[in-house]
Amino acid sequence: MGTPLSRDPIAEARRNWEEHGWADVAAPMAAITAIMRTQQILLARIESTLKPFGLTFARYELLALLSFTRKGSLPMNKASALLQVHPTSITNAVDRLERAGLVDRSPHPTDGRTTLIELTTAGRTLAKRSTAALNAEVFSAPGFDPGDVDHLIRILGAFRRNAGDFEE
Amino acid sequence: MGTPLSRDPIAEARRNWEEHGWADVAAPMAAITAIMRTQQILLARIESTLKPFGLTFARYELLALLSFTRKGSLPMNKASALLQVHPTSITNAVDRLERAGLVDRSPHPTDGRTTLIELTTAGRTLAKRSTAALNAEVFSAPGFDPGDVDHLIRILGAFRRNAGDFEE
DNA sequence: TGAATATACTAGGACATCCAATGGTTGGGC
DNA sequence: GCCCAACCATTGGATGTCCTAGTATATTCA
Repeated sequence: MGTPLSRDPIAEARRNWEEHGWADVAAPMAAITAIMRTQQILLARIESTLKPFGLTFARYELLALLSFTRKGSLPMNKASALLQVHPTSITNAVDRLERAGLVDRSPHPTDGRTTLIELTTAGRTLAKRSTAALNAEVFSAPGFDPGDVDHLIRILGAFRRNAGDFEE
Repeated sequence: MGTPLSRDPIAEARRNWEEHGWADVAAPMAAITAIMRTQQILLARIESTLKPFGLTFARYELLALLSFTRKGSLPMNKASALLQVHPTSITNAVDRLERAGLVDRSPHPTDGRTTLIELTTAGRTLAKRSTAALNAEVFSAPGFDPGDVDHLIRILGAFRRNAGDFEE
C-alpha cells in the first residue's frame, strides 16, 4: 500500500490518546489497533499465496476443515460453528466451491433440514497442495520471534476463552 | 453466531497440523489463526458500539484521524497512507461521510490533483462522542490481562516493523 | 518547451461479511 | 396425532476491501 512511514502510526495514535486525557485506555487502544493491522498484513500474505490456486482464505478454511474430517463431509451448520462465521458466509463459500468442482452438496440422510458438504477428489487434492503452499510461504516464516509465538497463543487463547469462543 | 464450543477450535487445528507431519509450522499457524479470530471478535465489539452513531469502524477511523489534525483537514492520499488502506477505500468512506454531512471535500490550494477532506462541525462533534463511547465500552475493558497488553504492543510492533509498516 | 513519466482520485467489478426476512423441516408438549 | 416453537439454509440488501483501468494534473528531462 505504499512506502514505509517514518513513524509508527499506532504509537502516534497512542500519543494522541494520552494528550487528550485518555491515558488510562491508551495502551489497550494501541494493542487493539495493532491486532487489526497485523491481521490485515497476515491476511494479505495468505490471500496472495492462495491466489494461484483460485482460492480465497474463506474458501480455503472450509476446504481445509473438510479435509480433516474422517469422511470429508460436514453439515453446513457444523461448518458455520467450527469456523465461527455466519451461516450466510458458508452458503456463499459453498456456492463458489461447488461451482469450481471442489465440493458437492448432498441431503442429510436423516434430517431434512440440513445439507452436507462433501469434498470431491479435486477438492481434496487442492486442499493438500494449497496447505503445503501456506506452510512453505507463510507459516514457516511468520515474522514473529520464535519465543513470541507461544506468548501470542497463550494471550490470545485466554482472550478468546474470555470472549466466549469456547469453554474448558 | 452461536454457543461456545466445547473445545478450542484453534487448538484442534494445531493438533491436526501436528498429526499430518507439519509440526514445525503448527505453532505459527495457530498464532496466526488466533490473530484472525481475535480481530473478528474485537471488530464486532467496535462495530456494535459505533452502530448507534451511524458509523462503521472504517468511517470512524477516518473521522478520528481528521479530528487529531490541527486544521481538521487532510489530503486523501495522506489519509490512505496513515490508515494504511487502499485509496479506493478512502474514496468510499469519504463518499458516505460526506453524504452524512460529517466531512466536506475541497480542492487543494496548490496541487490540482489532490482533494482535501475537511471535518464539519457535526463531524467533529460525532468524533468526540463516538471516541468516548469506544473508550468506555471497548478499550477500558478489552478482555486482556493488563500485563499482556504491553506484551502484545511489543510483539505486534516488532512484527509490523518487520513487515515494512514503518521504520526506525 | 514538449513529451514521457509519476501522482491523485474515481469508476466498475469481484469477493466476503453481516443483518433481516423467507420457506421448509423437526420434534416436544398437549 | 397435531401444532407451534426452534432450527436450517437461502435470498436480497448494505458495507468494506482490493483490483484494474481511466481521467486529470504535476513533474522531470531531453
